[in-house]
Amino acid sequence: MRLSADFYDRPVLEVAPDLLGCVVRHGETSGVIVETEAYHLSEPACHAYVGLTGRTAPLFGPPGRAYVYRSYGIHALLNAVCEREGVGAAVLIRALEPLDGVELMRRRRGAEREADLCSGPGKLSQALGIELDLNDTSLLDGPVAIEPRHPDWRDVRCVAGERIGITKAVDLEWRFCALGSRSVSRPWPAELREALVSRA
DNA sequence: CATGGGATTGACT
DNA sequence: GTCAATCCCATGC
Repeated sequence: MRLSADFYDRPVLEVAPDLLGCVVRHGETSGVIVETEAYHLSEPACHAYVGLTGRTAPLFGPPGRAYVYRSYGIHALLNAVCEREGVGAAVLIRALEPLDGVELMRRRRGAEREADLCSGPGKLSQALGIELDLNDTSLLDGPVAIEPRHPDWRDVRCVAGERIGITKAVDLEWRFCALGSRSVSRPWPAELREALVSRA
């Protein structure tokens, strides 16, 4: 079972935190989403800010599709397109807790520790075998699936903070992390850092 | 057609 | 903390 088109056809600031605890699946591998960021055409950090171009076309397409693009010439970053067709908005999936296919993830990543497999947007794409050929494919019936919240994550608590690695609109707190997860990418928001320290 | 800028990561000081 | 690797595409001449 997958999230429906209606789930994505909402304000991106609602979808981004709601995706925490949901499951991304590609082939034999899957993981629970523990970190997301929202992007909207109204702010300059969003690729859609420049308008409709060949690159940004998927962002302006119907909700429930994947926007995958290359970052820094090396990494593929996975986004879920949101809001109605014609509105450029998406949620960047930034980190997962590995669920299925952990051994395959280890081979693809060349890393041992589970916390190192999907703790970043480039890492999770590599671990799940997601590349640019999956850009503009459907999350509703395509090769990449996003499933509703995992039972173990029903009561996941959300910590908001500033987005990472951008130079524009840096003050917007549009990054959302699952409280208590060690698979969140660095730097950890202060509230999450305190929670993890006190637990140790 | 040349240039420049990244929604990053891992290695290194 | 610094830095380079390396691809795609938007922009401007």
